[in-house]
Amino acid sequence: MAKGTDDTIAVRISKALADRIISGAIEPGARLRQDHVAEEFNTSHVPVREAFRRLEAQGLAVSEPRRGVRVAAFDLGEVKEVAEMRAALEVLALRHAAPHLTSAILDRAEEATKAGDKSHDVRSWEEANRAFHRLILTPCGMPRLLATIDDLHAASARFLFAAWRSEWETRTDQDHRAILTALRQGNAESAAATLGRHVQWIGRKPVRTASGATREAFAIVG
Amino acid sequence: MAKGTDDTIAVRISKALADRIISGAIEPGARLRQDHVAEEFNTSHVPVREAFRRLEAQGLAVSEPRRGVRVAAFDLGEVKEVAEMRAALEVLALRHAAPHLTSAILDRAEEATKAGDKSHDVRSWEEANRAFHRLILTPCGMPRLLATIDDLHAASARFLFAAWRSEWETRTDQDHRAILTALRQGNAESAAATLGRHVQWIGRKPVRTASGATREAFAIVG
DNA sequence: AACACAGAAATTATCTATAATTTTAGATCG
DNA sequence: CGATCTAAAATTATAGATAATTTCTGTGTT
Repeated sequence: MAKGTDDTIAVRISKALADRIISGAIEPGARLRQDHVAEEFNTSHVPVREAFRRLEAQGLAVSEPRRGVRVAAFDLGEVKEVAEMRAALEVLALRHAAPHLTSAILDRAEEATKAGDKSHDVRSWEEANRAFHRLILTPCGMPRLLATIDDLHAASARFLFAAWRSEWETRTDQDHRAILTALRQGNAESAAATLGRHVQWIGRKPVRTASGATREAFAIVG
Repeated sequence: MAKGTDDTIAVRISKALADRIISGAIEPGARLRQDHVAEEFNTSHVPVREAFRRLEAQGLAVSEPRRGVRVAAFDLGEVKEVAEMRAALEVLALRHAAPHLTSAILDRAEEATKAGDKSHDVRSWEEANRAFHRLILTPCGMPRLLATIDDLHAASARFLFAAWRSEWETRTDQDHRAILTALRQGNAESAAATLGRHVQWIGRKPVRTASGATREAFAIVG
């Protein structure tokens, strides 16, 4: 991950915090105190406040005037919401990207799929998965659409890590392969349809809570 | 428009600037200088910088590190992009909203349509149009989706005002009526299909530029 | 006239200080 | 014992000052 040494401090802080929120290092609902963050990053709180605004825009944090900002909470409803938005927007992006996809790009997407299938932990699986989606969608050349999709992927990753914090079993991604096959055959509509279904598939898994009880965890696995 | 007197200064400034950008009072590409804005609003530049971050998130401004922020430029490509995103997302929202639509809501949406048909200027037409869309979509109960759609509507309004700054001829919105009829009959799919087409209709109109030449202006009219 | 350059002016980004508000904790009262 | 009030502590929001960078402008050079 590029450290972006020429970025402004506010950007660096927002990236670092986004990483923690996504990985689950900071709990949903936890308060983010500007002075504490400022001290940790050896800055004043001014850039910290700007970083907070960025996180807010990404939907990773929520702020109430005069009452500070906290890590955004989420529930099954929001997981579903993000899944549906991704389905709608990624399908749109793929339709526009399809005419510009070269076999070189599709080969790289296949590499990403293989890397995902080989992953033994959530983190590397997520990275490979995101690479796959980004590869086949970027050629749509619609920057606003891609930026929105990126934010949704960040949310997806958060849900994923929350549910599958540690355990992960390797699995072969048939959907990705079906999408690639359709694209290679020039059948964009079929690829788009599969993609739309793919990102709406919500995995469920029982997890043990801190109190010892088991509840069900949900996440987008695509 | 609620002035939000309990808002933080940054929010007030971002709303005021958003208004100007959308209405075209500030030109695309124009620089926003933090000290000037701060002076105008009688504040320091700290809240101004936060306001800039908000505008950036909405896609109304773009910023380059150390080089300031400018009003986002746009072209036909972006108009199309926003139209397609709106189509995809509003269709999604309507599908979820449909089961929760009451005849009271639909009546209010019809009022909004009538108000739009009677409008003699772009500004009031846009307001009525936005009210219509908001009324039939809000019951979907998906906050993230609605927030994204709101930002897209802001962009749409900007395109619209840029093209139809002064002249506006009243027109009867058949699409809105067809959508309402379908919804009243419980035919959500048909309503969604019409809505999807509706927001992708891009109006074209010749406008005279400052130099006297005529170019074509484009905007989403739905 | 076009170009490059140096210095000045303007502007952004950050820091330190202060004011306003909220949260916390302890004490008091029913 | 719980609820409510109050004062202290913590925290957010804004202001004012400073450092760093960019942009502008005029001048000299080819």
